[in-house]
Amino acid sequence: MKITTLDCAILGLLLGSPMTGYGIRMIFETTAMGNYSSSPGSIYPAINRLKKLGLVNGGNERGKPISITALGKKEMKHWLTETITLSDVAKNSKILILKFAFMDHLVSRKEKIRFLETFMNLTKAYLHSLETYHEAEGVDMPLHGRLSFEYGIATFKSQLAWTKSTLKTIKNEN
Amino acid sequence: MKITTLDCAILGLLLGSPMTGYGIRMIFETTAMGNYSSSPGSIYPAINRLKKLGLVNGGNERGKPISITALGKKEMKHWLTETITLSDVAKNSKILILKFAFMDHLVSRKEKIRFLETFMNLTKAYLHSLETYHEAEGVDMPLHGRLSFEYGIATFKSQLAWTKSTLKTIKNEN
DNA sequence: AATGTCATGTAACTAGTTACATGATTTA
DNA sequence: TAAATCATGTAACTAGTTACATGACATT
Repeated sequence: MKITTLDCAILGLLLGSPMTGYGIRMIFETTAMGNYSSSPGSIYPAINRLKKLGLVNGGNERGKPISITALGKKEMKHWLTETITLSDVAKNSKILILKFAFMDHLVSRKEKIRFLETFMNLTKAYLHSLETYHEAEGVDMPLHGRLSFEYGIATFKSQLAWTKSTLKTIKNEN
Repeated sequence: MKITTLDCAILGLLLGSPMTGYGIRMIFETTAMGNYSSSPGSIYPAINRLKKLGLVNGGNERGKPISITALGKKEMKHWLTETITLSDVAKNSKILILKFAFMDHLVSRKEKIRFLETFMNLTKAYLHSLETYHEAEGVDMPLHGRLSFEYGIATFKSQLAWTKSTLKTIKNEN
């Protein structure tokens, strides 16, 4: 069963509460959520895909909300807890944050902590490799190349700080 | 003439020096550059598109490097200097950084400064809207939603800091 | 009655991915 | 000479975008 990020974003929203396709579109359009397209040409085909896979149901009449099924929740839980890799951290941080946002009720505290710890360690490792490269080659790089590279370093530093503070928050959660 | 980001990434690399398609692929594969796919199925069709448009030439024999043409440089300059929008800043910062990385020789210092100032001001505006929302709704948001939102705030804060310091660097450049 | 918003859909197009195929050149 | 690397390509598939079409319902 192959599922796209858009599919997961939709499932994640439905985890909160059932809603119509139009409702989903409006969330994509008006909030910072995921920066997915709100065009009907992407949302409705995705919903129908998910229906066919049995991950959502409902919405058979006009205006009736769509709900996530038990199978959908299972699939979602799998997606949320699958092992994250260095490459995810290096080029897909946004998706990891989306995952974290959806973890609320579906995932145990232990798994949340595991997720954040892996996220933190991989961020640390990647940041370290960037800094090592910067130290070795920085002076020889063209100015704009170097400055852009430093943007990356700053971004991952801030990401590392977030994982640390969030880990603390989750650990202290009662 | 419609051009994709991948096309621009390729043109940007060729701005540095002519290289083979394989060379381009290796850069995409081994460096942090742009996080574009290095698969032959994306690079070679893109190169052929660019050839057809007259933006690159060469590479007619196996192993011969491909170069950017004068028209290619013109197109690139247009891409680099087109007005950036709030939506670019909100969801496409990576592309803006890619642009900045390629500006080195093609764009005047004045235009670089204009770019960075716009980038900075839009980042400031977007960050402000995030913070306003956070202040108003933060307490009512589900924990994970709020923490994810705070990731966004941290990211844009770090981005703002980068634009400020980079603007200073470019202004002081002799 | 007209406008706006809620609501869903599809057809044509575009671009990227995966996977395969091919062959030249270099190096061990 | 075998293996690795350099080098280019294509076919089938997937998914997303744009743009259009439709109609119900609520408001003014």
